[in-house]
Amino acid sequence: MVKEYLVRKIARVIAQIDGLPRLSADEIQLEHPKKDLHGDLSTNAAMILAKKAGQDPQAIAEAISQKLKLNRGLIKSWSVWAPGFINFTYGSRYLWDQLLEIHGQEKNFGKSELGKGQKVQVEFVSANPTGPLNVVSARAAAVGDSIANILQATGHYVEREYYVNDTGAQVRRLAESVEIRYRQLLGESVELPDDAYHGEYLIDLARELIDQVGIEYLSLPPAETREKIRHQALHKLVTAQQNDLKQFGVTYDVWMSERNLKKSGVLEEVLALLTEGGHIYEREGAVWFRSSDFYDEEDRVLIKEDGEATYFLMDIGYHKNKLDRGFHRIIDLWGPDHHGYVPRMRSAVEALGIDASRLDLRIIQQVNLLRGGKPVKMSKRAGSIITMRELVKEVGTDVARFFFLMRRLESHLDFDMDVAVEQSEENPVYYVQYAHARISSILKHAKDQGVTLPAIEDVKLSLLNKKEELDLIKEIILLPEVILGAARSLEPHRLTVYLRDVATAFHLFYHKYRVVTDNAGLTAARLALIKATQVVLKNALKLIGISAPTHM
RNA sequence: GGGCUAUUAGCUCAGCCUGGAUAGAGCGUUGGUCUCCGGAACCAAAGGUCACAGGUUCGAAUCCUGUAUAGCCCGCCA
Repeated sequence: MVKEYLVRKIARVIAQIDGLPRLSADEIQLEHPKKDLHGDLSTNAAMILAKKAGQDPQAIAEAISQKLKLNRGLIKSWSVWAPGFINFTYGSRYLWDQLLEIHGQEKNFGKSELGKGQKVQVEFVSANPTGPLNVVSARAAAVGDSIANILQATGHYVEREYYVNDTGAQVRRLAESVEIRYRQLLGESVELPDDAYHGEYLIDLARELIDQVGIEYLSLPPAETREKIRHQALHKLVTAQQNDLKQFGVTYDVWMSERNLKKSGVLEEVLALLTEGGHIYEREGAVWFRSSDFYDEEDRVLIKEDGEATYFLMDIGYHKNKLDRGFHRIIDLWGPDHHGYVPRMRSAVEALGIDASRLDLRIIQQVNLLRGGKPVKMSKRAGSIITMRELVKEVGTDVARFFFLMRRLESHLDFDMDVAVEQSEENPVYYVQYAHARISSILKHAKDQGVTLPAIEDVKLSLLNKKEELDLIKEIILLPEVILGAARSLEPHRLTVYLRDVATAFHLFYHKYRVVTDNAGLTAARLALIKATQVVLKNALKLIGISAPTHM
């Protein structure tokens, strides 16, 4: 790439100038300036040197600039700007060559080998199986799935995992709630306790149960009834979650059962390891982990006074299990209510003798759901939630995913359902998809005129020399570095920002010039240009799980 | 009381990691573009003390400290 080439050249020139400290390739930064005026690439190397050498930055920039000898096909020109920038402008030949590159790689354009040999796991959503998925889970699903896609595109081996909390108090409470609904439907006068799950969906679930087994469960021993109901309720709810996610375009490689994990003996193993390492003590009848020896502010209980394991111990076991599965790195996407758990989890991993940097915990901030500007209070117990299914039904998968991915993870997100529905016509996702569809339409139009794109080697790309044409090329060739940046930072929202820029550059070109003209050579070159644009749009959309329609 | 996150245009947000040039989009507002491959488009204008106050720096939306405001968390629940 031209960036590496430039960095190499600049470093070499700096080394040749007396009285200047050397700069490593990492220290020489090349940015894409915001203003056209400042060229296509810019470096502030002279200003960094000025600081180190105590000299005038502009003079240093001049010295570097004069000594530089560059391939004019790659870099057409360069100049020094106050207070010490050196700005470079691409040579057209470089841009045309990049266009060839896109045509050559097609659906592989943008991919890289950054993570070659790296095995990564992404765990996300992992909502309790006590009800339907809500909009917060939808955000996590959109983000997690896109991160996984992006990591795959950068050469990582990726597994998506969902952790099913299918054991513990909440599941007992779930089974109890369903059983009461079951009995109520069959005419028994039983009251639902305050701490049970009150959602309507459990009544539906109980009704399904009756359809299946009738009144059979009334006559079984209580423990057996409870167990059967627990099992069936979990199965139905997990299946429903799977279907919701699938409809949202998200499928997992592994659905990990907490219950099975518990049976595997991993808790005992963890306890033994921690005891061995001297990280455990007893106090007031409970077993404590010295997390304050690491990153946490206080120690945490692993085994309660009543002899039961805490959720935390279970979670340590789960992370031990994940790390033992050979992943170089595991990424967890957690909700904001879990931020307090980050220090203790990192502590635990380190106490187990595992490099804590292999564990990447990311917090996805909350979604405040609004309707007509008013907040919707969501409580699973009270049953007043807006589900992921309703969201998808109202605004569609593409709109929902794009919307969630326009913000970065840390931003709290206000999602107004009414506005989302009203503005769906104006939604930026359509802007991007429209560009893709329009290109399809032009290609079809060309075909109808009997014009097809010749083999790319036979196209005279040098006919593309108008500003809008070159600007469009400059935009679409950014895809690989945008994907790299998104992968390094785990920030899928960079793709949505980029997609809009590409669409804008395309529309700009489209409005200024016709693609299909009487000039066969020019037509071919422009067809090649828009085809490459379409490839870029499609590849980027695919990474964030959004469709690339050929017509709308 | 402690912690996490946020605060950028009327609204919704990028930009912050890695300091740099006149702080960018979309929506909304106002005005304009259509003999033409898709108007779900394009152009232009108005709109900003980057919450506030200090600090570091040649240079701060960006780094540091403090303050304010908002949301969330602070259990031998999961």
